[in-house]
Amino acid sequence: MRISELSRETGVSIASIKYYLREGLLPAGTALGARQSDYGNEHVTRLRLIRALVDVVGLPIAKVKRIFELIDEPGDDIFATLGQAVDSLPPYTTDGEADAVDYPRARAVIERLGWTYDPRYAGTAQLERSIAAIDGTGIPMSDARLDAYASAARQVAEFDISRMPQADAAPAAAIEYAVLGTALYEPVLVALRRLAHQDITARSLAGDDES
Amino acid sequence: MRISELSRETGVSIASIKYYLREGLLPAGTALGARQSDYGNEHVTRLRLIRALVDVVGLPIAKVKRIFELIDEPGDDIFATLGQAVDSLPPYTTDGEADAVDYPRARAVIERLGWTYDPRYAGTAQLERSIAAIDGTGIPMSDARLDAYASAARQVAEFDISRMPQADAAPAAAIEYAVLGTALYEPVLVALRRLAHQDITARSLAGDDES
DNA sequence: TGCTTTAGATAGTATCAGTATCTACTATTG
DNA sequence: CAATAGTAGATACTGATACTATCTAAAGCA
Repeated sequence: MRISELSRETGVSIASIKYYLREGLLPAGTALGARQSDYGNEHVTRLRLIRALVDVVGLPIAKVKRIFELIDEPGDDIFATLGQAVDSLPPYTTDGEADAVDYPRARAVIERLGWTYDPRYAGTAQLERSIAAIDGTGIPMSDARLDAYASAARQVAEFDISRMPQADAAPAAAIEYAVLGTALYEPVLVALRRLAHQDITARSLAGDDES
Repeated sequence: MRISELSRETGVSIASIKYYLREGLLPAGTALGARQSDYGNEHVTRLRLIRALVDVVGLPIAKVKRIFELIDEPGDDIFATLGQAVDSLPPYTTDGEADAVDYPRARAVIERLGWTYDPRYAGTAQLERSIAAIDGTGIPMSDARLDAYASAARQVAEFDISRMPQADAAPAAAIEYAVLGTALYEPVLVALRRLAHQDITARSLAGDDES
């Protein structure tokens, strides 16, 4: 497939495709000569993935590149690779240093839940940051709320893991599922929460009318 | 409080505070003279809110401004105001026109759940967009998954609504809770999902070791 | 043969979110 | 009371990001 077809197929402009090639987000096609390359179905998929991560998840190009690098060359340690991938997802914590950091708000929640508290998990810093950001804004963040959210989050996570490709049988597929699933399913979950708000509110208004 | 104190209190630079004042995100302080203004606690709260929405939720300044406008001057129709606020949250759908649009993937889900399908809800377009973005990327999006996510989302939403200030008694507080709660609690929910992934995976690895 | 397309390089643009500087003061401090 | 620091408001500048546009030299196709 030529670059013009790839562009038509995906709706991404040729200029943007060239930009993604330059930035290393999209692998080069197989060269057919000095002035032509052949692009395959994997380029179509990859481009759709780029658009999904950029437009829907809202990731900057550099983070998208990092994620593809982790997918294309995962280390031996799937667990560590996934951790690094989650680190590429917002909200960015950008610490980098500091070995002995502690995340008190996150720790309190995690320990109350009986989950594994580990300050090295990217998610731990993200939870801390999310809770800390709410402090001082006048928006309440009670333990009861955290428990309710955690229980729902765990249900979703149980489902996610149950559908994950076997890590020992297909490590590349498992990494890809874990990394992309973490990022791409999030907007679905939050959209459903917003719709549930609407539905519940609409029902209660309808109930008021009837009574 | 002078601007330098406000800056020290919140950790936001004076230059940035002035920028927010210019952009209308932060109301002006009460003028004490031509060269001095007095800022109060509401400015501290507002600044923390701006940083939370910008840094953690990832909203652009213009959307933050829109949200404050809705909070500060909500219309009579709380339901409509909330809808407009949700429209200011990513993923942005940017249609604007088109009366008779239909969102087939979202509709299928919502009708299967027995929720109220309404293409005018911002969340409907957001759900459509989120699901559509996953199509063609090789990441699976089954009905079973959508059902699992919806059930979890509904649990969270039920909790949210149960803690919402009474709309008829305190409409301003209800709007603020709904708008900010929708935005600010989302990062908490997704962070908890990521941590649950880690915890479940860590447990299963530990289980493998023992066996 | 002439029009279109392409790879690869380089330069330009639009937007965003601040920063920096300047003026003309006012407030505080030694 | 003089020097220093701080301030409001205006304007200009900056750096990052994500493209877009243009150009060159060569194929491809009709």
